[in-house]
Amino acid sequence: MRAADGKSMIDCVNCPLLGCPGLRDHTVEQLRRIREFKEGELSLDRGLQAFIQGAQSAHVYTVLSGVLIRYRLLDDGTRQIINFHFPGDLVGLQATLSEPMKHSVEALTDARMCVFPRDGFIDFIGSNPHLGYDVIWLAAKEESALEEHLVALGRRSARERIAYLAIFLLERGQGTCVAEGNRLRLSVTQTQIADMLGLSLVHTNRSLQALRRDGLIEWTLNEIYVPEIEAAKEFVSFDTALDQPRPFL
Amino acid sequence: MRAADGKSMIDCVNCPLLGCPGLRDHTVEQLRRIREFKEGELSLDRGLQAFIQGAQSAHVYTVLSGVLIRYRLLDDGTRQIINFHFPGDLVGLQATLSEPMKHSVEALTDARMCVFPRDGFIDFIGSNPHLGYDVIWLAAKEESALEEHLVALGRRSARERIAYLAIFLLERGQGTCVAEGNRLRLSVTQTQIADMLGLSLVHTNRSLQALRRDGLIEWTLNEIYVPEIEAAKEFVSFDTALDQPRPFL
DNA sequence: CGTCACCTTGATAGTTCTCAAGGGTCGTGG
DNA sequence: CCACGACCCTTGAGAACTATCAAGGTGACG
Repeated sequence: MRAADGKSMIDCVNCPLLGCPGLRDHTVEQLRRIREFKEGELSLDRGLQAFIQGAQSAHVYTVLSGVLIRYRLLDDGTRQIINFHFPGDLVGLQATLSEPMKHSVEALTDARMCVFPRDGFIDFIGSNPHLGYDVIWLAAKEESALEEHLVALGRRSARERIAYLAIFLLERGQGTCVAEGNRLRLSVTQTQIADMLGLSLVHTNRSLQALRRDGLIEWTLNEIYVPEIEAAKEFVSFDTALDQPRPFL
Repeated sequence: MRAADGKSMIDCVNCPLLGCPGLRDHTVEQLRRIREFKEGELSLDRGLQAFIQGAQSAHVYTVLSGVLIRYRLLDDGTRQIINFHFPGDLVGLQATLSEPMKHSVEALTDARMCVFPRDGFIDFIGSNPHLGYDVIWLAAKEESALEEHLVALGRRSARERIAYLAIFLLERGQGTCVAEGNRLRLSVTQTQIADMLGLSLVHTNRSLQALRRDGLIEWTLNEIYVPEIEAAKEFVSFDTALDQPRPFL
């Protein structure tokens, strides 16, 4: 089996995400079923798009490696970043077959995705109710993340939002073996932070400096570093409900 | 069969939501399966809660009639309303079995819910993959609504947010036979609007007055009225992607 | 060396929040 | 019947936060 770019395709039974502490392992039997369902792989260079707003797609993806953002472009030229996607996340379930995508998905780092046929879903979950339940669980988790973002945008100040986002990303990175300790090497521009949190670029910049001065968050172009996670969580009253391992396809 | 309050329970085959234009009908066979899965009914007086933040629940609900809000209470005493629920919506799927709820759900009007056992889900979708897919579809739709709210909070001014919410509620009401024409009789306080949109009560009040002056939205305690929907949609650049009928349980 | 993408700073304007106070309606109990 | 509390809406004034406009700085790269 070969992926689109010619590299050999990873067999789900040897999925590199197995064993990652934030992700829940499958039985070998389930892995075989996922392998049957998997159609191929897609590798994206940083900056490229997996979905384009307005288009339709016959596929659903899963993140095998890398980090991506999902965003909506508005009429007035601004954009709202909706969420970040880490390994194991299911991307693109938001639309039904006949509906055009309402957002774009872009790779923040070089990324690799597993490709599944959108219209095979019903059969897939029919023959694997446990995996079907996992998909529901993932959708619920994604929704839950959006809830947190809503709370951040609705009830928190600029500095709190930024600190919240830093912790959120760090924790997602930790759970998916992308971050080490308090440090997440990930290239996020201040413009992207602003577009995610509903802030202007200038104010984002000043808030970042304030957070750095206070020793709470050090967020540079290439790295997010939180010196004392507990203090930072306290600052944003981050709900530290210990997440259960996520299922993934 | 009797519901918890002694009234006779509605048979899914005669579900009053069948035929509602925004909802997709099921085959009789599917209705029978839903009936088997349905555990009972719950009726809630206005102001009562279906879920309480921090508690666990063995049930998942579906809205049979009425309107509810889902919200999160924060440490500092404020709250963020996450979404409104209309007939046909699936409520409470956000948590897995073992996780406590991260939000409360409260009836905005007298409401009636169908009750399903949370731990019967896997079997249910296993024997009814189409219905399982419907559940995924509903979860994706809910997520899609949260995305819209995020865009509103992130990128729009106070007045635009309020107008957006009015249109959102009106459209949901229209699709579920709760609204007639441009008018939705629903009791929403200004405090609730503020808690949904991340605004202060005072500013919400002033923005409402401005919208009324401009003839865009007339939103009183008991009714939302949008004189000219197209003009209002224009004002908020409301994405009027025609929704497909929603599946429901 | 010029361009591009990103970050930084200053000054000013605008939006939104907070505090404070008052008014309307409704149901309840004296 | 009236007083009272509860809940909701309204208005004014000042403060705080955030946006906008404008300009300059850095580093990578062809």
